[in-house]
Amino acid sequence: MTAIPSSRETYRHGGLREALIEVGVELARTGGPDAVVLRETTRRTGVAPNAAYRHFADRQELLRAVSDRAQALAATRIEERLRGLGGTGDAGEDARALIRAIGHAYVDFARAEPGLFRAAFTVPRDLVTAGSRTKAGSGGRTPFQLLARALDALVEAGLLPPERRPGAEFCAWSAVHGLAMLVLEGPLHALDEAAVVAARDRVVEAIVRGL
Amino acid sequence: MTAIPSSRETYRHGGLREALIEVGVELARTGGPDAVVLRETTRRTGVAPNAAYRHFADRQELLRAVSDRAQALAATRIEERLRGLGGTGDAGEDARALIRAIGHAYVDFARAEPGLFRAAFTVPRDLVTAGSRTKAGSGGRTPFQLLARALDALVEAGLLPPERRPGAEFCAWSAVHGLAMLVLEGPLHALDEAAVVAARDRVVEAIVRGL
DNA sequence: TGTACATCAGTGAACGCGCGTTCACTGATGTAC
DNA sequence: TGTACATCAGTGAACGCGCGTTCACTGATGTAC
Repeated sequence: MTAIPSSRETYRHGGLREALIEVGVELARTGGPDAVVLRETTRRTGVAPNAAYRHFADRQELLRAVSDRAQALAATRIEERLRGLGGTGDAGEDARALIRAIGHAYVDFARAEPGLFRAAFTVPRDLVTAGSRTKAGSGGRTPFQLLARALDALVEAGLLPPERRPGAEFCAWSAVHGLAMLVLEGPLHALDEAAVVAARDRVVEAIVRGL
Repeated sequence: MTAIPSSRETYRHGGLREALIEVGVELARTGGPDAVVLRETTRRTGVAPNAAYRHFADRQELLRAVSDRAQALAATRIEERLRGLGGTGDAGEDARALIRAIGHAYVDFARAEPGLFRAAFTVPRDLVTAGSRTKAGSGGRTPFQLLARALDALVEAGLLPPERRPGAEFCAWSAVHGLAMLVLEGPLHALDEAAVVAARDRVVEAIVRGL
């Protein structure tokens, strides 16, 4: 994991903050944000419970760091999907395909990693409008920024009137987020794979059309 | 509250199950589903902690009953909004107004009663497709059924092709639910009143248009 | 280059807390004779 | 109508648990002389 500098294994860990976040992410992966329990995180890191207080003011701060990381993972997942997109030459169709890909990737991430998804997007946060290094994927953008750029492309292609651009993120985001939440921990819990994919495509299409 | 039949106040309570649910709802109102804690519920009901086990198998079962009640309260709130709707004579416009009213009421309920909203729609449940007496509002319908009927009206008015009717609930529901969740416990937490209303109207409009 | 020392990331033990659930019980109620 | 009795909704005490956080500490590291 990290370099062990001396005889005592855990002493002067060197990267304890990072290690705690990584373990926290694994806990969140399995059990969502509630599973990011300070004692369990330190236990799995092989460190005394109070050692965490050298790096985080309290449990909330650790949880926020884990949430940031989870957002970054979501961003990376979306970026990967975007990389598979070939241009058609038609700017309008390309912009629409961009939106669709993001929406699909978002819902798919929620299904594939329900715990991380909830850690990422279910912890009360500051507005995500501003970019943040800690929430960005390997491409350097947060999920919110990826969506924003896609909407910009829609405007440039002439498919979204500029005056309707402001606030469009909240609208598009809401649609896919709602489906994800209803399926993950809501009344659509029992929907099967095919039904979720159908609903996903439907929601994304409605947004592309309805914006 | 309920009739007290004898000298010992809590003995043979007579309506303990109902009383526990009511207290549970109040706890949920303040702190969401996590606040529906068995010991606190019995404490506030003035009864020993284990008394709850005469009426519920475990905490989960109590929580589900509270969630049902919260759904019923949401339904009632939506029904109230619907009652204020006057017909315009134009079946299409009426159907659209119906959808809009439900969407607005849903988001407004989330804002006005965040704890109850989360208790209602955040606890993993069976599919809500089938009606349920315990989840119905005073008008006898669940939130899901109210939405379903509005979509039926849209079909009857010729604004939604019958072949696109199946699954439309999930689509419409996702949009408003997502906004509510992002605002209540997600990254849109800091959005102010006006911005939320704007996003709400925008999302509802996109759905009406995009379906 | 060698030594004294300040720093501060870790330790170990303890705190008070509230939780869900189980146990053997008690005594008011409603029923059968 | 009066009495014996079964029922079962409540009690009281206890269980084991894991949590977040605070305390005084220790000892490896890096720095100043």
